[in-house]
Amino acid sequence: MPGSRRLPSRPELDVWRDFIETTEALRTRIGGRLLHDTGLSTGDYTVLLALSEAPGRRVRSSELAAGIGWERSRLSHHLARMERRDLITREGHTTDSRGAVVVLAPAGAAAFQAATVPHLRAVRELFVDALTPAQLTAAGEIAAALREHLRLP
Amino acid sequence: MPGSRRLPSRPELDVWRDFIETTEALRTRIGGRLLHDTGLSTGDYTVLLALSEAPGRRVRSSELAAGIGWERSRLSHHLARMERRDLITREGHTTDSRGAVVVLAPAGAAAFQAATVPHLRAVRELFVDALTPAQLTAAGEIAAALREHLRLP
DNA sequence: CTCCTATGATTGACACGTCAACCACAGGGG
DNA sequence: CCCCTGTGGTTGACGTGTCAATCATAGGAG
Repeated sequence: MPGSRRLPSRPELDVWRDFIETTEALRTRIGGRLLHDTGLSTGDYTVLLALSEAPGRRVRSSELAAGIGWERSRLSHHLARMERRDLITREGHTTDSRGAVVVLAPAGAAAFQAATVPHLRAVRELFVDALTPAQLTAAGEIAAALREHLRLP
Repeated sequence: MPGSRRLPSRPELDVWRDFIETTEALRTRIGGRLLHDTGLSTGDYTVLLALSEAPGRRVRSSELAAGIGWERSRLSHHLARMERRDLITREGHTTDSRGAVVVLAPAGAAAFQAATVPHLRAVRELFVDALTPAQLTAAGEIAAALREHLRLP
């Protein structure tokens, strides 16, 4: 069909650019605030959140990667940096000697604890408060539609 | 007022996470496609687009940075990489000897020319086609509201 | 038991972004 | 004319992300 080769119209392209630039700016703004206020990057926060919710505050590396939707390589690099800062430690898996287990370190737990309220407050201030309830709902639906279209889990 | 310290509710937080993760995935998907299909990153594309629209296909560096909303440092690093690949060249400014002028090189013009249709097609397929017309409109309004709230230009 | 393949995880190379430091010059006071 | 402050631009250090290569081991076919 000819429609399959159609290019976006001017207004469609404007929405695209505005949408992608604004979400990018929002991400960097909230990430910057988190880093500035707490010393944690959003990556750190994501990892620490997953760890702090895990039973025993320990998770197998591959499960952690799957849980937060990261590639193993990315996680491995990030964990190396976090280990250097004593936020986490790594242990070998007891039964599967290929496996690595990530353990939440005391400093990591403390940093996460201290970061959560400021971060949630920033999310409310910069995202939730910017939108009307209807817009918030629409944002959820748009995300769902995009996600579906991208065939994301 | 007490409301100023309120944290996001569960559903609000779910929307936030879904929204931010999905837009991130969308960006990397479209960026990855562009890079794979044309050898240009989204940063390259942004710079080349601005350059190809400029009179004489040349722009003063600081104006380019302002035009695409980048920090000067970021642009400087990126231009260095693009110059290495012969996509652009840099010349001194004629009257203000502090200034640098970025010039679109033939290879850059050709690469941009070749990239534009595939990229716009990807935008249509992965973004425009994923949304109903009403959702597209809503996306524009959400972006505008967020942008306003962030006090972006 | 012995291969053979698949999986878990790490590493190296490189692109990208931010921050802070830096250098050079423009554009005025004095 | 000389200094002094502000602006344009680059650089270095470092955190981050992707890709491809690598390595060790698990787990099953034979």
